[in-house]
Amino acid sequence: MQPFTRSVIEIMRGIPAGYVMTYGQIAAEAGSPRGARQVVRILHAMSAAHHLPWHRVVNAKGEIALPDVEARLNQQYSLEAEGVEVDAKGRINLERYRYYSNR
DNA sequence: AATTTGACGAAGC
DNA sequence: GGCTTCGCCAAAT
Repeated sequence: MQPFTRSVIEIMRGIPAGYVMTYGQIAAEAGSPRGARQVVRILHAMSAAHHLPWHRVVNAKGEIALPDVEARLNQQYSLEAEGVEVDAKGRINLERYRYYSNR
């Protein structure tokens, strides 16, 4: 496994309930500032196998990025169950819920 | 080896 | 705020 991939997994595991991180943020902290899309790929490949809280990952605008409507709702409910407010359009207040793993 | 593919992101209109 | 264009990069084809 590549160091980048391992870092991404560790960072994701470190996101506490009630917070979210963005793809770009995770990629940057994992050492690849422009590797947001790789984070997506890793999620697809590893989320189940590593018990990753993929629902705590949103895009840079703070919205649920899933293309599939039903999957979006699942993610939304998961987040709300942890205390994250999600509006009808699947948007989240990043100012309030973004998690910074290094500060 | 070359090309395509994304649950992305920043910038410009 | 919505839409387009361009840059990104590893994995799959």
